[in-house]
Amino acid sequence: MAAAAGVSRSAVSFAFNSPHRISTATRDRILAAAHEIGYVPNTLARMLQAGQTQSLGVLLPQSLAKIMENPYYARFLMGAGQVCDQEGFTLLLTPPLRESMLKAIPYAAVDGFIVCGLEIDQGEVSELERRRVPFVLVDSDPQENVPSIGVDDRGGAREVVRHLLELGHRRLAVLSIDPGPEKAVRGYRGPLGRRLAGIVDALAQAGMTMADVALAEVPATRTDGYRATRALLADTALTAIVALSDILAFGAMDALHELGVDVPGQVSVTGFDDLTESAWLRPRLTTVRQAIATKGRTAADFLISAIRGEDQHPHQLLSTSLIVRDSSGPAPGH
Amino acid sequence: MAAAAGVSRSAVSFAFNSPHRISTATRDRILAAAHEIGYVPNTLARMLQAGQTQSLGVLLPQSLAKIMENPYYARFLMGAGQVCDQEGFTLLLTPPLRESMLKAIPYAAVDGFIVCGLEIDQGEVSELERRRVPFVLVDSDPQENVPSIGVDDRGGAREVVRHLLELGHRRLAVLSIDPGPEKAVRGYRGPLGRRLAGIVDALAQAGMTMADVALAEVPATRTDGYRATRALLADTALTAIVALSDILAFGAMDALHELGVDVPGQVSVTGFDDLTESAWLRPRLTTVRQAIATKGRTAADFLISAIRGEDQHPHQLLSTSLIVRDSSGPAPGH
DNA sequence: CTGAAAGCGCTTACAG
DNA sequence: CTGAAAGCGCTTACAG
Repeated sequence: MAAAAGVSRSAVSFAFNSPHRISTATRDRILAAAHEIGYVPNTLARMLQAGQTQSLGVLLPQSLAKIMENPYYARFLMGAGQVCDQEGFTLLLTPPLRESMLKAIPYAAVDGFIVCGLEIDQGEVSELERRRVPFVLVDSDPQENVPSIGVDDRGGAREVVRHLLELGHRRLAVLSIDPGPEKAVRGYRGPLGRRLAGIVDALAQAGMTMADVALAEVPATRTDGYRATRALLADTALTAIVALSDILAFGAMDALHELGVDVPGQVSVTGFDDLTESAWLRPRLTTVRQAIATKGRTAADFLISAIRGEDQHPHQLLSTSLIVRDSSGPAPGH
Repeated sequence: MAAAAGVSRSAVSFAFNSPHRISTATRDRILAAAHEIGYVPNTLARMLQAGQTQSLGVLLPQSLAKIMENPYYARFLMGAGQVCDQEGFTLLLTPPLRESMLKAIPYAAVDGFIVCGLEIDQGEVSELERRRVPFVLVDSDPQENVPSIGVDDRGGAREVVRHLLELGHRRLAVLSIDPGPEKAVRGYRGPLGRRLAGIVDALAQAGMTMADVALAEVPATRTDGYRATRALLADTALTAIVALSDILAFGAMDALHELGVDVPGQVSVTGFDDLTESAWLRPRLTTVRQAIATKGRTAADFLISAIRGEDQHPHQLLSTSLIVRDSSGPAPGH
């Protein structure tokens, strides 16, 4: 390129980056020549030289296909995206490579990582530390000296179960997410573990234990919620379903609707998350609100500050709150 | 690093990339030293050297926040993501930079671009060509010699309106998407233009024109669909609402439900897209299905083939089909 | 199996 | 205002 315009490489660079350090005439000549031969500065080379990419990585615990199917992530990415929009960052979605989040890290050219849903640390944290790239864990079990953002899952679950107990429900079913094979080895972890702990808390106050409630563990899709609910109703005379995510609650409502069971007259249903759709559902869903978009925003904010070298509070716990709508009511005969 | 291990730079590189070209002992020594001093090969430098990033860019027409709020894009990205998962690519979401898709291009270090919803080409195409980076336009008005993927919007719109006309509906309202200020200058373009053209086709066959139907143009959110429908019902005695997107149809149903209007007894409602949620809605939504995920998959497939230098068919038009469900029925008294 | 050298393309002090 | 040089970190023929 420099040759084509008959100038030095620096002149070319100045033409593109520092117009003031070069005469207008030369600049025009260079730009014209560039246009002529179709020259354009290489993005990667610029990034390498600048030592920054203007891009935030989102390290995801599942395949892109699964993530994009999940309204929870849509909302989380909306929040993170808001900050990126503002600050001129792009967002690199990085799913596991050959089942491993760790293996995906070296292929992401980004200025920082938002690490989503890391339940068992297989070295991801130390790999990130080794790279000296800023990062923040979202919804993981907090670790000493590792920046993280989470929500009060336990408190939320406690509150919603208490709400049902106060309404007189005693025959409860918990529609839970299948923790996968790891559970056997390590027990419940992450948000699921905390939510279950919250349920146990609430039950204890009523002199109950998990043995007193029905438990179904299924993958986290609407159809799974639907199927599990049908199975549950066939087995048990229950008066309330505590779904550990709104999506599962949607599926439960589908099943109840189809079977002609009145909600909340015969059976109450509660969710967890408060997705946008939950308020559109009929009956409108009683659920635990977590500020998903805020979580995304907070994560991106933290990261961008860290990238700029500003110090930030390393741990954040966002609150949850019970949103009582129309899908929960007094237990029949209460 | 090389110094720390007491070997040459190449030895280090071999240790990481070509284990077989180096003795196991040396390799172990190097890896140990690397671990010791926390060395890890720089991602950008590797990419620059390799001339590839293993990443696909998605050039988006709106802010990340708006994109992630839109179930249409969630589904599209799911499809594209599926292919990326399979091929080990990451996905870089690239929203406009300072309102411009063109300006965003130089900051995306990717092997190829999926260009979404480019309605008026402001030089994006020639910039992409200049960079000699593979790309494919999605849902744009097709251009000569530019790879593109689209769906038969016109045919779909024609079919759904014909469906309503056959059911005896004559008092129609079209719930359309606001084309923004560009419309005045250039007329309707892209998917919206094609859908409107399809409506005109169908009306013509019944001896009608756009002047015979009510038209509301609103932003593409559920709430906008809701509000517009309330306004429409206040003004007009209509028997059918043709929404140009499912999301708008959802909003219309919300309004109808709230006003106690029976669907489809008093008013029929149709959508466009066939989002997953449309089949869950009550009454289930009659709509035009476009294979959104397939579109995403096709785009990513095309791109990855192009990156690998395989030739591909440069234009693809996916079909649409009318899905008749429960939200459309005979016009009252027909 | 190893090391010196060139090169992936760029940017930015530095001296003229 | 311009040009030769060093450097951002890596990888890969090539000769030993």
